[in-house]
Order: sequence, then C-alpha cells, then structure tokens
Amino acid sequence: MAYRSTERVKARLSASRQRIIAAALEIMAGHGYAGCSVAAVAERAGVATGTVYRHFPTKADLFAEVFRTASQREVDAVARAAAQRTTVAAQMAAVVETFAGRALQSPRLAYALLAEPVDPAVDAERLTFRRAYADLIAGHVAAGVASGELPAQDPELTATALVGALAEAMVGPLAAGVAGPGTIPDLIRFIHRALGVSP
Amino acid sequence: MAYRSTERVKARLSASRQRIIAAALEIMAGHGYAGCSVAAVAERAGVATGTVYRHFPTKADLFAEVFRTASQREVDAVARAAAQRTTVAAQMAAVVETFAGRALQSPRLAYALLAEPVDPAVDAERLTFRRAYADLIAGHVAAGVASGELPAQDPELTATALVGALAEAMVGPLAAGVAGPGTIPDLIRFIHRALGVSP
DNA sequence: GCAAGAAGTGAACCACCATTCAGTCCTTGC
DNA sequence: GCAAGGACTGAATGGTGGTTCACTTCTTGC
Repeated sequence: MAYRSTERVKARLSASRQRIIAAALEIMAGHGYAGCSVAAVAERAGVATGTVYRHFPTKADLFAEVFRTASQREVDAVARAAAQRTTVAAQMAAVVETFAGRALQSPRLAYALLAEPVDPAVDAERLTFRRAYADLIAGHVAAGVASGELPAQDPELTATALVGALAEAMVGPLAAGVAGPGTIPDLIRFIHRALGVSP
Repeated sequence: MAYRSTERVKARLSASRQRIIAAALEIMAGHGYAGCSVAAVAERAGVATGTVYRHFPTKADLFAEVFRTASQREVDAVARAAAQRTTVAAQMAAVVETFAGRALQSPRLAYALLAEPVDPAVDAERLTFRRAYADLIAGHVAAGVASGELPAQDPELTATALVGALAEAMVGPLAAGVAGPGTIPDLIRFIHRALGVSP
C-alpha cells in the first residue's frame, strides 16, 4: 500500500470542491440556473467536467448543495438582523428589510433561488429554504404571542403565509430590475397588520 | 383552386384543437406536467404526435394555452364566488374558500398550476395566472379602502402579497394530500388581519 | 371521377447535455 | 527511483423527448 491520502491532498480536494460550488454560484448570479451547464461550471472552476463528478454524483446533487449553501447564507443574514431587535414588530421589519435588500442586490441570484424553473430534485431543496425562513419567523411569532405582543394565532401558518407574501412581493420587482421606493415600507406595514401588531 | 376550407372542416379543426388541450389538462391532473410528453397528449387526444404540431408551433405554446385555459377557469370560479358577497371581509373569505377548496379537489392539477417545475416559457404564463388573481383581489381591496371598510393601503401590494400567502399556504397541504381541518379558517383570519378588517 | 390542395400520420431525426471512462498525471511510502 | 493507487482529463457516449417530413388520406369544386 503505497498511497493513503494525506492532509494536504484532503485540503486540496476540499478546496477544489468549494471552488466548484463557488463557480456554480457565480454563474447562477450572472446567468441564472439556465446558464449552469456542468461544462460551464467546470470551466469557471478551472477543472475538467469529469472532475465535477469526482465531487458530486450528479448535477442535481451539486446544485442541491449550491442551493443549500446560498440559502443558508441568506437565512443567516436575516436571522442575524432580526436577532438585534427586541420587539416582534422590529424583528419582522428587519426580516423584510434584509430579505428584500439582499434580493435587490443580487436579483438574478434571488430569482434563481426563489422562483426560476429548476430540476425537480433541486426544487426540493428550495422547499427547505422556504421552510428555514418559515421556522425563523415562526419562532419570533410564537414568542410574540407568548409575550402578549401579538394576538393568538397559529405561528406556523402565519409564518408560512408571510414567507409566501414576501417571496411573491419580490418576484415582480426582481423581474423588473428595481422595486418602487415605497415597496419595502409598505410591505412592512402589510406584515405588521397580518401579524396583528397593535398600531 | 379546388379546395378552400369550409365551415365543417373549421369546426372539426377547432374540435381537434380543443381535444388536444383537454387531453393535456387531463394528463396534468393525473400525472402532473412531468407526465405530459407530446406523444402522451397526442395519444390521449386520439391523434398522431405530428397533428399536435398542426395546431401549436411548439410544446411550450400548447402548454401556455393549457395553463391559460385552466387558470381562467380557476380565476372565474373565484371571481364568481366573491361577487356573491357584499362586504370585503366576506368576499375575501369566499376567495380563500374557493381557491383552497378547488385546489384540494384536484391537488395534482393545482400543484402543476402553482408550483411544479415547468418549461420557462410556460412559467411565464403562470405569472399572468397569479397576476389575474392579484387584479381580482386588488379590485375588492380598492373598493374596501374607498368605502372605508379597510384602512388606507396600496391595493396592488396587498393583493400581490395575499396571492403569495395563499399559494404558499397551499403548497404544503397539496404535497401532503390533505389540509388540516383548521387551515382554511385560520387562513381567512390571517387574511382578514392582513387587510385590516376590523374585528 | 378527378385534380388540387389541405389535414393527418408516426417513424426517423436530431440537439442538447448530463454522464462516463480509458488514458495520463500526481502523490505517497519505501 | 519506483511501484501502487488515487486524482484529473475531456472527447466520446447515450438517453430523452421535442420536432420534422415524406407519405397517405380526406375534402372540395368542377
């Protein structure tokens, strides 16, 4: 036995894997999922197409991970913003501002993550993305109901509906390229009403 | 010139076209968009695959029309239900009940119309579907604001967000096959709060 | 009945792209 | 240096399913 992979190689492999994921993300941000052929991803990552398959069994597996990575980044940013506020009203305002602000920064990527037609196996990953947002929101809503800041309601349903509302309200602006200046404040008012925040 | 198409032939052509659309709808209701190969649609319609292409230039064109037809039917049903009520609160309750009730009657079709991964050209048609709902709702909201039943708000944004909320809240139940018994009343309460209906 | 021309047929075609694999290059331990 | 075995390559492969088209069948006006 003359070969047993060493730390150095493991690190290189891992770096290579990360480069592939990063390349896929960059292409998604530039040309959407539609532009993400395996060959294009490989070229941008500086490897041969075959190499992609040493890291991921199928294209769907690769993009499941790409979606997972990107989604986690988004959800984390929103969670961090919300955590800095104390009232549910302020927390939800932070959620909207962060979510919408980031989406408008990278509209093509946001569109790919939210709504672009993708392989069904990748689409499944999208569900967990939305679920992560819903869980985050549901936690704040449940706390608000418990503290009496919000009226009694099913936090799960409220959170799911709010995620849908947020996503839908962003798809138009993302397609158009910009949001009207009043969109975000209006959306915050809508969501405050929906939560039952007292005015 | 020995041939100029007559009424009888025109009627037959139109009937054939309708049969193709109907067949596509039936397959969507049974197996989703994924089951809709052109060959399968043709077989169900009782024509050869080539015949489909005498009526529609591409598969995407066929399904754009299929989506348009199915969507119109849904929107009409919802509009009709809402039109029978007098207050905005009751109208929106009717919207939710009709939308959700019909979706749960034909979950596979509803899923295909709302969320299943489809060809991008067909996806575009989905946007107009959602837009039609949003316009319907926006009309009622605007009337409610004008009459003082609802507080001041941007009817367009409210309507868009509500469409997103409705769709998102249905995707889970559609995937699961059933909705919990409380889902629809809870959703109506959510939407009433979001509109600012006074309790 | 017949010529002209449209509608209908379905097997063959083909574009696209994910996936593979035989050959080459590297890394490791001795 | 060298043998063993992994990593890398990228041109070739293959499956899928939308699309075509040469041919057949039907309609029409005379």
